[in-house]
Amino acid sequence: MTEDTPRRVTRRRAATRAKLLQAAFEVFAARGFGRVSIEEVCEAAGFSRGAFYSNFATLDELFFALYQERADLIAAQVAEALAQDGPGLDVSAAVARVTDVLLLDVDWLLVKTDFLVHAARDPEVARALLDHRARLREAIADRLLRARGHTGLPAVLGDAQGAAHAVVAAYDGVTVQLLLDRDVEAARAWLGRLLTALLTDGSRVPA
Amino acid sequence: MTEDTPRRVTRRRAATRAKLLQAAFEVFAARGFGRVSIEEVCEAAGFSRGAFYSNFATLDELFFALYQERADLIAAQVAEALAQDGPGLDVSAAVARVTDVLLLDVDWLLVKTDFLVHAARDPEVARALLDHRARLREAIADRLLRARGHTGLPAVLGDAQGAAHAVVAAYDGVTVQLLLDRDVEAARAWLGRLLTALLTDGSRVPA
DNA sequence: CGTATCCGATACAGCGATGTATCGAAAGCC
DNA sequence: GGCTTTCGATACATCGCTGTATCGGATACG
Repeated sequence: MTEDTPRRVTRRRAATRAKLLQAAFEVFAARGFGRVSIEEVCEAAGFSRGAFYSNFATLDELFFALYQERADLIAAQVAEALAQDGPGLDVSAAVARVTDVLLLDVDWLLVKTDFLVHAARDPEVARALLDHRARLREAIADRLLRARGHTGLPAVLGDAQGAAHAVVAAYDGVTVQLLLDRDVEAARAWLGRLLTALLTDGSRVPA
Repeated sequence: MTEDTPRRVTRRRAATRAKLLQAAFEVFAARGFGRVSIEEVCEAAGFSRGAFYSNFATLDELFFALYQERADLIAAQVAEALAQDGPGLDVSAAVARVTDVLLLDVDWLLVKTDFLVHAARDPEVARALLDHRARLREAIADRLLRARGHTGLPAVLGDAQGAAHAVVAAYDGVTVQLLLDRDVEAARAWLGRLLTALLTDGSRVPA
Protein backbone atom coordinates (compact mmCIF):
# COMPACT_ATOMS: atom_id res chain seq x y z
CA MET A 1 0.00 0.00 0.00
CA THR A 2 2.89 2.34 0.72
CA GLU A 3 5.42 0.70 -1.58
CA ASP A 4 4.62 1.87 -5.07
CA THR A 5 8.16 2.47 -6.34
CA PRO A 6 11.06 0.34 -5.09
CA ARG A 7 13.27 3.01 -3.61
CA ARG A 8 16.76 3.04 -4.97
CA VAL A 9 18.70 4.90 -2.31
CA THR A 10 18.50 5.19 1.45
CA ARG A 11 20.77 6.39 4.19
CA ARG A 12 20.25 10.04 4.88
CA ARG A 13 16.59 9.28 4.56
CA ALA A 14 16.55 6.79 7.39
CA ALA A 15 18.39 9.20 9.65
CA THR A 16 16.09 12.15 8.96
CA ARG A 17 13.05 9.98 9.31
CA ALA A 18 14.28 8.81 12.69
CA LYS A 19 15.01 12.38 13.75
CA LEU A 20 11.56 13.46 12.67
CA LEU A 21 9.99 10.67 14.68
CA GLN A 22 12.04 11.51 17.74
CA ALA A 23 11.19 15.20 17.47
CA ALA A 24 7.54 14.36 16.97
CA PHE A 25 7.56 12.29 20.11
CA GLU A 26 8.96 15.14 22.14
CA VAL A 27 6.64 17.75 20.71
CA PHE A 28 3.59 15.52 20.97
CA ALA A 29 4.37 14.70 24.57
CA ALA A 30 4.89 18.33 25.47
CA ARG A 31 1.99 19.93 23.65
CA GLY A 32 -0.37 17.17 22.61
CA PHE A 33 -1.02 15.86 19.14
CA GLY A 34 -4.00 18.11 18.63
CA ARG A 35 -2.00 21.27 19.09
CA VAL A 36 1.05 20.36 17.06
CA SER A 37 1.64 21.54 13.52
CA ILE A 38 3.86 19.99 10.89
CA GLU A 39 6.13 22.98 11.03
CA GLU A 40 6.56 22.57 14.75
CA VAL A 41 7.80 19.03 14.34
CA CYS A 42 10.16 20.05 11.57
CA GLU A 43 11.59 22.89 13.57
CA ALA A 44 12.14 20.65 16.57
CA ALA A 45 13.89 18.15 14.34
CA GLY A 46 16.04 20.80 12.70
CA PHE A 47 14.59 20.29 9.25
CA SER A 48 12.46 22.20 6.84
CA ARG A 49 9.04 21.15 5.75
CA GLY A 50 10.42 19.68 2.58
CA ALA A 51 11.97 16.89 4.60
CA PHE A 52 8.67 16.11 6.20
CA TYR A 53 6.69 15.89 3.00
CA SER A 54 9.40 13.75 1.51
CA ASN A 55 8.94 11.19 4.29
CA PHE A 56 5.29 11.43 5.26
CA ALA A 57 2.13 12.43 3.55
CA THR A 58 0.35 13.78 6.61
CA LEU A 59 0.81 14.31 10.30
CA ASP A 60 -1.55 11.44 11.00
CA GLU A 61 0.72 9.12 9.07
CA LEU A 62 3.73 10.22 11.10
CA PHE A 63 1.77 9.74 14.31
CA PHE A 64 0.83 6.25 13.26
CA ALA A 65 4.42 5.36 12.44
CA LEU A 66 5.57 6.83 15.73
CA TYR A 67 3.08 4.85 17.72
CA GLN A 68 3.83 1.62 15.94
CA GLU A 69 7.56 2.01 16.48
CA ARG A 70 7.34 2.78 20.17
CA ALA A 71 4.58 0.31 20.91
CA ASP A 72 6.52 -2.53 19.36
CA LEU A 73 9.49 -1.53 21.45
CA ILE A 74 7.45 -1.54 24.63
CA ALA A 75 5.84 -4.83 23.71
CA ALA A 76 9.26 -6.40 23.32
CA GLN A 77 10.32 -5.08 26.71
CA VAL A 78 7.20 -6.45 28.33
CA ALA A 79 7.69 -9.83 26.70
CA GLU A 80 11.23 -9.88 27.97
CA ALA A 81 10.15 -8.93 31.47
CA LEU A 82 7.53 -11.68 31.41
CA ALA A 83 9.87 -14.36 30.17
CA GLN A 84 12.71 -13.42 32.44
CA ASP A 85 12.14 -15.85 35.28
CA GLY A 86 11.59 -19.56 35.12
CA PRO A 87 8.16 -21.12 34.87
CA GLY A 88 7.96 -21.72 38.58
CA LEU A 89 8.17 -18.36 40.30
CA ASP A 90 5.32 -16.39 41.78
CA VAL A 91 3.49 -13.78 39.73
CA SER A 92 4.44 -10.97 42.09
CA ALA A 93 7.97 -10.74 40.74
CA ALA A 94 6.74 -10.66 37.18
CA VAL A 95 4.13 -8.10 38.14
CA ALA A 96 6.79 -5.87 39.62
CA ARG A 97 8.99 -6.05 36.55
CA VAL A 98 6.16 -5.46 34.10
CA THR A 99 4.91 -2.58 36.17
CA ASP A 100 8.35 -1.04 35.99
CA VAL A 101 8.35 -1.29 32.22
CA LEU A 102 4.83 -0.06 31.66
CA LEU A 103 4.85 2.93 33.95
CA LEU A 104 8.38 4.11 33.38
CA ASP A 105 7.93 6.94 30.92
CA VAL A 106 5.11 9.41 31.49
CA ASP A 107 5.81 11.05 28.16
CA TRP A 108 5.04 7.81 26.45
CA LEU A 109 1.80 7.51 28.35
CA LEU A 110 0.84 10.98 27.23
CA VAL A 111 1.51 10.19 23.60
CA LYS A 112 -0.20 6.83 23.91
CA THR A 113 -3.33 8.43 25.31
CA ASP A 114 -3.30 10.97 22.53
CA PHE A 115 -3.15 8.07 20.16
CA LEU A 116 -6.06 6.41 21.90
CA VAL A 117 -8.16 9.51 21.48
CA HIS A 118 -7.11 9.63 17.88
CA ALA A 119 -7.87 5.97 17.27
CA ALA A 120 -11.25 6.25 18.92
CA ARG A 121 -12.43 8.29 15.93
CA ASP A 122 -10.72 6.41 13.12
CA PRO A 123 -11.75 2.77 12.73
CA GLU A 124 -8.62 1.81 10.83
CA VAL A 125 -6.34 3.23 13.48
CA ALA A 126 -8.53 1.71 16.15
CA ARG A 127 -8.04 -1.69 14.61
CA ALA A 128 -4.27 -1.33 14.77
CA LEU A 129 -4.44 -0.35 18.43
CA LEU A 130 -6.79 -3.21 19.21
CA ASP A 131 -4.43 -5.63 17.52
CA HIS A 132 -1.58 -4.36 19.59
CA ARG A 133 -3.57 -4.72 22.76
CA ALA A 134 -4.61 -8.22 21.79
CA ARG A 135 -0.98 -9.21 21.37
CA LEU A 136 -0.14 -7.76 24.76
CA ARG A 137 -3.00 -9.71 26.36
CA GLU A 138 -1.80 -12.84 24.67
CA ALA A 139 1.66 -12.49 26.18
CA ILE A 140 0.16 -11.88 29.60
CA ALA A 141 -2.21 -14.80 29.32
CA ASP A 142 0.63 -17.11 28.37
CA ARG A 143 2.59 -16.02 31.37
CA LEU A 144 -0.40 -16.49 33.65
CA LEU A 145 -0.96 -19.98 32.37
CA ARG A 146 2.63 -20.89 33.13
CA ALA A 147 2.26 -19.66 36.71
CA ARG A 148 -1.22 -20.90 37.38
CA GLY A 149 -0.17 -24.00 39.29
CA HIS A 150 2.06 -22.13 41.70
CA THR A 151 -0.13 -19.27 42.80
CA GLY A 152 -3.69 -18.91 43.87
CA LEU A 153 -5.71 -19.38 40.75
CA PRO A 154 -7.02 -16.09 39.40
CA ALA A 155 -10.59 -15.39 40.43
CA VAL A 156 -14.05 -15.02 39.01
CA LEU A 157 -12.67 -13.53 35.83
CA GLY A 158 -12.77 -16.66 33.77
CA ASP A 159 -9.79 -18.17 32.01
CA ALA A 160 -6.32 -16.74 31.53
CA GLN A 161 -7.55 -14.59 28.66
CA GLY A 162 -10.04 -13.01 30.96
CA ALA A 163 -7.45 -12.41 33.61
CA ALA A 164 -5.17 -10.84 31.03
CA HIS A 165 -8.03 -8.58 30.03
CA ALA A 166 -8.38 -7.53 33.62
CA VAL A 167 -4.67 -6.84 33.88
CA VAL A 168 -4.79 -4.52 30.90
CA ALA A 169 -7.83 -2.76 32.28
CA ALA A 170 -6.06 -2.19 35.57
CA TYR A 171 -3.06 -0.84 33.73
CA ASP A 172 -5.22 1.55 31.73
CA GLY A 173 -7.07 2.66 34.81
CA VAL A 174 -3.92 3.42 36.73
CA THR A 175 -2.54 5.25 33.72
CA VAL A 176 -5.43 7.70 33.78
CA GLN A 177 -4.76 8.68 37.35
CA LEU A 178 -1.04 8.91 36.67
CA LEU A 179 -1.59 11.31 33.80
CA LEU A 180 -3.35 13.65 36.16
CA ASP A 181 -1.24 13.55 39.29
CA ARG A 182 2.09 12.61 37.67
CA ASP A 183 2.95 10.50 40.67
CA VAL A 184 4.78 7.56 39.15
CA GLU A 185 5.57 5.91 42.46
CA ALA A 186 1.98 5.99 43.61
CA ALA A 187 0.86 4.63 40.28
CA ARG A 188 3.31 1.75 40.50
CA ALA A 189 2.14 0.94 44.01
CA TRP A 190 -1.49 1.08 42.95
CA LEU A 191 -1.00 -1.07 39.93
CA GLY A 192 0.78 -3.61 42.07
CA ARG A 193 -2.06 -3.70 44.58
CA LEU A 194 -4.69 -3.92 41.89
CA LEU A 195 -2.95 -6.72 40.11
CA THR A 196 -2.41 -8.77 43.23
CA ALA A 197 -6.04 -8.18 44.15
CA LEU A 198 -7.15 -9.35 40.74
CA LEU A 199 -4.77 -12.22 40.18
CA THR A 200 -4.52 -13.82 43.58
CA ASP A 201 -7.24 -15.19 45.71
CA GLY A 202 -8.67 -12.45 47.83
CA SER A 203 -8.37 -14.43 51.00
CA ARG A 204 -4.60 -14.47 51.01
CA VAL A 205 -3.07 -11.17 52.05
CA PRO A 206 0.48 -10.65 50.80
CA ALA A 207 3.14 -9.12 53.01
CA MET B 1 -12.40 35.12 38.61
CA THR B 2 -14.81 35.30 35.72
CA GLU B 3 -17.13 37.84 37.25
CA ASP B 4 -15.55 41.25 36.78
CA THR B 5 -18.65 43.22 35.84
CA PRO B 6 -22.00 42.32 37.42
CA ARG B 7 -24.06 41.58 34.30
CA ARG B 8 -27.25 43.52 34.03
CA VAL B 9 -29.26 41.47 31.58
CA THR B 10 -29.56 37.81 30.80
CA ARG B 11 -31.98 35.59 28.95
CA ARG B 12 -31.04 35.31 25.34
CA ARG B 13 -27.54 34.96 26.62
CA ALA B 14 -28.26 31.89 28.67
CA ALA B 15 -30.01 30.23 25.77
CA THR B 16 -27.24 30.89 23.27
CA ARG B 17 -24.65 29.81 25.76
CA ALA B 18 -26.50 26.56 26.29
CA LYS B 19 -26.84 26.05 22.55
CA LEU B 20 -23.15 26.66 22.09
CA LEU B 21 -22.32 24.13 24.77
CA GLN B 22 -24.64 21.55 23.25
CA ALA B 23 -23.20 22.10 19.78
CA ALA B 24 -19.70 21.92 21.16
CA PHE B 25 -20.48 18.60 22.79
CA GLU B 26 -21.68 17.15 19.52
CA VAL B 27 -18.81 18.46 17.46
CA PHE B 28 -16.21 17.49 20.03
CA ALA B 29 -17.62 13.99 20.24
CA ALA B 30 -17.69 13.59 16.49
CA ARG B 31 -14.33 15.07 15.54
CA GLY B 32 -12.31 15.43 18.71
CA PHE B 33 -11.40 18.58 20.56
CA GLY B 34 -8.05 18.85 18.85
CA ARG B 35 -9.57 19.08 15.39
CA VAL B 36 -12.42 21.45 16.14
CA SER B 37 -12.33 25.14 15.38
CA ILE B 38 -14.35 27.88 16.94
CA GLU B 39 -16.13 28.46 13.69
CA GLU B 40 -17.16 24.84 13.52
CA VAL B 41 -18.85 25.06 16.89
CA CYS B 42 -20.60 28.26 15.96
CA GLU B 43 -21.85 26.83 12.69
CA ALA B 44 -23.17 23.73 14.43
CA ALA B 45 -24.94 25.93 16.95
CA GLY B 46 -26.39 28.17 14.29
CA PHE B 47 -24.57 31.27 15.45
CA SER B 48 -21.88 33.51 14.18
CA ARG B 49 -18.52 33.91 15.82
CA GLY B 50 -19.64 37.08 17.49
CA ALA B 51 -21.88 35.03 19.75
CA PHE B 52 -18.99 32.85 20.73
CA TYR B 53 -16.63 35.65 21.64
CA SER B 54 -19.39 37.29 23.58
CA ASN B 55 -19.72 34.22 25.78
CA PHE B 56 -16.27 32.70 25.91
CA ALA B 57 -12.76 33.98 25.57
CA THR B 58 -11.27 30.87 24.10
CA LEU B 59 -12.16 27.37 23.01
CA ASP B 60 -10.40 25.99 26.06
CA GLU B 61 -12.71 27.98 28.28
CA LEU B 62 -15.76 26.60 26.52
CA PHE B 63 -14.38 23.10 26.85
CA PHE B 64 -13.85 23.57 30.54
CA ALA B 65 -17.38 24.86 31.03
CA LEU B 66 -18.75 21.99 28.99
CA TYR B 67 -16.90 19.42 31.02
CA GLN B 68 -17.89 20.91 34.32
CA GLU B 69 -21.56 21.03 33.37
CA ARG B 70 -21.76 17.47 32.13
CA ALA B 71 -19.54 16.04 34.82
CA ASP B 72 -21.67 17.53 37.55
CA LEU B 73 -24.71 16.07 35.90
CA ILE B 74 -23.16 12.62 35.74
CA ALA B 75 -21.99 12.90 39.31
CA ALA B 76 -25.51 13.66 40.43
CA GLN B 77 -26.84 10.67 38.53
CA VAL B 78 -24.23 8.43 40.09
CA ALA B 79 -25.01 9.70 43.54
CA GLU B 80 -28.67 9.03 42.93
CA ALA B 81 -27.96 5.54 41.68
CA LEU B 82 -25.85 4.86 44.73
CA ALA B 83 -28.37 6.14 47.22
CA GLN B 84 -31.32 4.48 45.58
CA ASP B 85 -31.54 1.33 47.67
CA GLY B 86 -31.56 0.98 51.38
CA PRO B 87 -28.43 0.51 53.43
CA GLY B 88 -28.86 -3.22 53.53
CA LEU B 89 -28.79 -4.49 49.99
CA ASP B 90 -25.91 -6.20 48.25
CA VAL B 91 -23.43 -4.19 46.25
CA SER B 92 -24.23 -6.02 43.04
CA ALA B 93 -27.45 -4.12 42.48
CA ALA B 94 -25.75 -0.81 43.06
CA VAL B 95 -22.91 -1.87 40.80
CA ALA B 96 -25.35 -2.65 38.01
CA ARG B 97 -27.10 0.69 38.32
CA VAL B 98 -23.90 2.71 38.47
CA THR B 99 -22.52 0.79 35.53
CA ASP B 100 -25.58 1.71 33.55
CA VAL B 101 -25.10 5.36 34.33
CA LEU B 102 -21.37 5.48 33.71
CA LEU B 103 -21.25 3.57 30.45
CA LEU B 104 -24.42 4.83 28.89
CA ASP B 105 -23.20 7.46 26.51
CA VAL B 106 -20.14 6.74 24.39
CA ASP B 107 -20.09 10.30 23.14
CA TRP B 108 -19.59 11.50 26.66
CA LEU B 109 -16.74 9.08 27.16
CA LEU B 110 -15.11 10.41 24.02
CA VAL B 111 -15.38 13.99 25.20
CA LYS B 112 -14.28 13.03 28.69
CA THR B 113 -11.16 11.35 27.36
CA ASP B 114 -10.39 14.36 25.24
CA PHE B 115 -10.66 16.38 28.38
CA LEU B 116 -8.32 14.04 30.18
CA VAL B 117 -5.72 14.45 27.49
CA HIS B 118 -6.23 18.17 27.71
CA ALA B 119 -5.97 18.23 31.49
CA ALA B 120 -2.85 16.11 31.46
CA ARG B 121 -0.97 19.07 30.03
CA ASP B 122 -2.54 21.89 32.00
CA PRO B 123 -2.04 21.72 35.78
CA GLU B 124 -4.98 23.97 36.54
CA VAL B 125 -7.37 21.89 34.48
CA ALA B 126 -5.84 18.75 35.92
CA ARG B 127 -6.64 19.96 39.40
CA ALA B 128 -10.28 20.44 38.50
CA LEU B 129 -10.48 16.96 37.08
CA LEU B 130 -8.74 15.50 40.10
CA ASP B 131 -11.20 17.25 42.37
CA HIS B 132 -14.08 15.82 40.45
CA ARG B 133 -12.64 12.34 40.65
CA ALA B 134 -12.05 12.73 44.35
CA ARG B 135 -15.69 13.63 44.88
CA LEU B 136 -16.74 10.60 42.90
CA ARG B 137 -14.49 8.36 44.96
CA GLU B 138 -15.92 9.83 48.12
CA ALA B 139 -19.44 8.96 47.09
CA ILE B 140 -18.39 5.44 46.23
CA ALA B 141 -16.50 5.01 49.47
CA ASP B 142 -19.51 6.12 51.46
CA ARG B 143 -21.68 3.62 49.70
CA LEU B 144 -19.16 0.85 50.27
CA LEU B 145 -19.00 1.63 53.95
CA ARG B 146 -22.75 1.36 54.23
CA ALA B 147 -22.71 -2.06 52.58
CA ARG B 148 -19.61 -3.42 54.18
CA GLY B 149 -21.38 -5.45 56.79
CA HIS B 150 -23.62 -7.25 54.34
CA THR B 151 -21.21 -8.38 51.69
CA GLY B 152 -17.80 -9.96 51.70
CA LEU B 153 -15.47 -7.25 52.86
CA PRO B 154 -13.47 -5.76 49.98
CA ALA B 155 -10.03 -7.29 49.70
CA VAL B 156 -6.38 -6.43 50.02
CA LEU B 157 -7.03 -2.92 48.80
CA GLY B 158 -7.14 -1.28 52.17
CA ASP B 159 -10.04 0.77 53.46
CA ALA B 160 -13.12 1.95 51.65
CA GLN B 161 -11.17 4.81 50.11
CA GLY B 162 -8.80 2.33 48.59
CA ALA B 163 -11.63 0.22 47.29
CA ALA B 164 -13.21 3.29 45.74
CA HIS B 165 -9.93 4.09 44.09
CA ALA B 166 -9.93 0.60 42.63
CA VAL B 167 -13.48 1.03 41.38
CA VAL B 168 -12.57 4.20 39.53
CA ALA B 169 -9.51 2.55 38.04
CA ALA B 170 -11.61 -0.34 36.79
CA TYR B 171 -14.07 2.11 35.29
CA ASP B 172 -11.31 3.99 33.52
CA GLY B 173 -9.75 0.80 32.28
CA VAL B 174 -12.97 -0.51 30.83
CA THR B 175 -13.61 2.87 29.24
CA VAL B 176 -10.40 2.64 27.24
CA GLN B 177 -11.39 -0.65 25.70
CA LEU B 178 -14.89 0.63 25.04
CA LEU B 179 -13.58 3.63 23.15
CA LEU B 180 -11.81 1.30 20.77
CA ASP B 181 -14.32 -1.46 20.16
CA ARG B 182 -17.49 0.55 20.83
CA ASP B 183 -19.10 -2.48 22.36
CA VAL B 184 -21.15 -1.03 25.20
CA GLU B 185 -22.66 -4.34 26.27
CA ALA B 186 -19.29 -6.03 26.52
CA ALA B 187 -17.95 -3.08 28.48
CA ARG B 188 -20.82 -3.24 30.94
CA ALA B 189 -20.31 -6.95 31.41
CA TRP B 190 -16.59 -6.47 31.93
CA LEU B 191 -17.00 -3.68 34.39
CA GLY B 192 -19.44 -5.80 36.32
CA ARG B 193 -17.04 -8.70 36.49
CA LEU B 194 -14.12 -6.50 37.42
CA LEU B 195 -16.03 -4.80 40.17
CA THR B 196 -17.31 -7.98 41.70
CA ALA B 197 -13.82 -9.41 41.51
CA LEU B 198 -12.44 -6.35 43.26
CA LEU B 199 -15.16 -5.76 45.80
CA THR B 200 -16.16 -9.22 46.88
CA ASP B 201 -14.03 -11.92 48.31
CA GLY B 202 -12.51 -13.95 45.52
CA SER B 203 -13.60 -17.20 47.03
CA ARG B 204 -17.27 -16.60 46.51
CA VAL B 205 -18.38 -17.02 42.90
CA PRO B 206 -21.56 -15.13 42.04
CA ALA B 207 -24.20 -16.67 39.84
C1' DC C 1 35.77 10.10 -10.46
C1' DG C 2 31.87 11.00 -13.12
C1' DT C 3 27.14 10.63 -13.41
C1' DA C 4 22.46 9.68 -12.47
C1' DT C 5 19.33 9.67 -8.85
C1' DC C 6 17.51 11.15 -4.65
C1' DC C 7 16.70 14.15 -0.83
C1' DG C 8 15.64 18.15 1.51
C1' DA C 9 15.67 23.49 1.36
C1' DT C 10 13.39 27.45 -0.55
C1' DA C 11 9.78 30.10 -2.64
C1' DC C 12 5.09 30.75 -3.57
C1' DA C 13 0.12 30.66 -3.71
C1' DG C 14 -3.80 30.09 -1.04
C1' DC C 15 -6.83 28.84 2.49
C1' DG C 16 -8.93 28.88 6.78
C1' DA C 17 -9.13 30.38 11.29
C1' DT C 18 -8.48 34.03 14.60
C1' DG C 19 -9.60 38.24 17.03
C1' DT C 20 -11.34 42.93 16.88
C1' DA C 21 -14.16 46.77 15.86
C1' DT C 22 -18.47 48.35 14.55
C1' DC C 23 -23.44 48.34 14.07
C1' DG C 24 -28.29 47.01 14.05
C1' DA C 25 -31.57 44.64 16.79
C1' DA C 26 -33.46 42.41 20.79
C1' DA C 27 -34.48 42.59 25.71
C1' DG C 28 -34.83 44.46 30.18
C1' DC C 29 -36.50 48.40 32.99
C1' DC C 30 -39.47 52.11 34.18
C1' DG D 1 -44.03 52.38 24.77
C1' DG D 2 -39.85 54.90 25.18
C1' DC D 3 -35.09 54.60 26.62
C1' DT D 4 -30.98 52.31 27.75
C1' DT D 5 -28.14 48.44 27.87
C1' DT D 6 -26.65 44.21 25.99
C1' DC D 7 -26.13 40.74 22.59
C1' DG D 8 -24.83 38.77 18.49
C1' DA D 9 -24.04 39.52 13.25
C1' DT D 10 -21.02 41.48 9.85
C1' DA D 11 -16.81 43.18 7.97
C1' DC D 12 -12.03 43.50 8.11
C1' DA D 13 -7.14 42.85 8.85
C1' DT D 14 -3.91 39.40 9.82
C1' DC D 15 -1.46 35.48 10.76
C1' DG D 16 0.01 30.75 10.57
C1' DC D 17 -0.15 26.70 8.37
C1' DT D 18 -0.61 23.82 4.37
C1' DG D 19 0.76 21.76 0.05
C1' DT D 20 3.25 22.10 -4.25
C1' DA D 21 6.73 23.11 -7.48
C1' DT D 22 11.35 23.96 -8.29
C1' DC D 23 16.27 23.75 -7.52
C1' DG D 24 20.88 22.91 -5.66
C1' DG D 25 23.58 19.80 -3.12
C1' DA D 26 24.35 15.20 -1.36
C1' DT D 27 24.70 10.21 -2.16
C1' DA D 28 25.04 5.82 -4.20
C1' DC D 29 26.86 3.34 -8.07
C1' DG D 30 29.78 1.88 -11.74
